[in-house]
Amino acid sequence: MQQDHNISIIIIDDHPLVLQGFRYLLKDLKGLTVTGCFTSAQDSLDFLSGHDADIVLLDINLPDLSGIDLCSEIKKISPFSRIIAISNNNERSMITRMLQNGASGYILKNASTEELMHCITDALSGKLVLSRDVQQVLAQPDLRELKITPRLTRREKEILKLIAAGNTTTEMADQLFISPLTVETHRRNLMQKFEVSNAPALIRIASEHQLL
Amino acid sequence: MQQDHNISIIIIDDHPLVLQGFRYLLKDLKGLTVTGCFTSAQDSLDFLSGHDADIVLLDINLPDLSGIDLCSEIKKISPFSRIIAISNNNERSMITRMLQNGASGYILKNASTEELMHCITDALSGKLVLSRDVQQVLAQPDLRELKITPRLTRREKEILKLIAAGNTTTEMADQLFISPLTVETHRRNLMQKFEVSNAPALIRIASEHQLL
DNA sequence: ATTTTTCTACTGGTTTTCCGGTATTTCATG
DNA sequence: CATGAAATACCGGAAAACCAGTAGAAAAAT
Repeated sequence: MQQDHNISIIIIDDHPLVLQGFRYLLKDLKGLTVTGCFTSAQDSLDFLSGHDADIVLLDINLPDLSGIDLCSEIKKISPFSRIIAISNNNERSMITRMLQNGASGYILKNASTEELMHCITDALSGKLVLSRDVQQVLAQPDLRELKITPRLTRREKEILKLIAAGNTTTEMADQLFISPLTVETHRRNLMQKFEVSNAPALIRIASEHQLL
Repeated sequence: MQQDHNISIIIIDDHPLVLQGFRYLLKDLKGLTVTGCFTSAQDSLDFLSGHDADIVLLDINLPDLSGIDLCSEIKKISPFSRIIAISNNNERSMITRMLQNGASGYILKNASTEELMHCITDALSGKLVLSRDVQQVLAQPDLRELKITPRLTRREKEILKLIAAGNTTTEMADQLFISPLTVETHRRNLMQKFEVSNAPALIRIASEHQLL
């Protein structure tokens, strides 16, 4: 499929400028068509549920959905798309999480145009593509980020934020229309997942993992 | 000078993509020429010491020099240039400082292309241009910057970190060789200073203020 | 259709935090 | 030396969190 002469690309980025930049760069490449440009996660998902794309260029800092979540959503809808993450964020955790969630590449926005083009053509041939800076980040192991972020359920994320906002168990129960006992269970599970023994430590580690 | 039919623009941005995007957008505008594109502050200053530019589109997140400093440098070398700041940063302090340092406009990167074009043409006619989002930020007094970080004593900072690390009152007391009752007092004072009613909220706000 | 995960809810008890005061000692600075 | 800020410490009681376990219903995934 990817070996055909008409390769489709979609671009997702909430910055119109970057969108334009990509379009401009790609328009002269033979056998390659930009079939969609989107400035929000939802728009792109709507499109992909009706069409296919060979390559998805994905800015991970979208307003409506985190790049990580969007990545796995896209893979669900359109599993053969190759996703290349485009980001300013060169944190190891972000990079690895994107790759874990199905991305085929990760390049920083300040990569040179040549590098970008190179990555796109490489991705078409099935390689895992990483821009130079990203490779450097991955090369040297980061001590801090060996601790992986546990996977949280929707409800747990919700409770986590409410705890961080200073709510008590009963307050949360009232807001969510569930029993206080249930809220306590969720909190307990959260603390277990993060291997901490009280709420302050929970909030601390959650904020380190940028889950608030 | 600005009223001539040949208006020169230079663009400074360390993201080649954005650079391309601007070029693409501007190339069809009559009477307007992009005379330079630079990915570092130094390059642009070198250029401007030999040439003039009517408009400078300036990304304020450059690797080698802060946008604020570069802005005043440019104004020294080329005082009649109109500088439009292009940024992801919508913090009030950043915006006002750029304007104080001689910028004629400030737009966010996620502005629509139409908005961008509008701003550029407006700037040519001498207006102060601000993108919609920026206007909103300036319109309403900043919430974050009203709540100043309370001044903490040495001991309070110490206790704060120990709480964040998951210690209970008695554990902290043991480590610091003081009475648990004293620890409780410190915690109480911390919560009072930050105007929160429990420890999780305390840790949350402390981490926002980067005190951990 | 069946397994797994998530959300829900409970019992019963222990520990810790939170609240409202008050009060003494220490130490630096005017 | 006086004044104020910081650190120390206390009481009593109410509220909330924490622990260990169980378990059914709903939703999602296979």
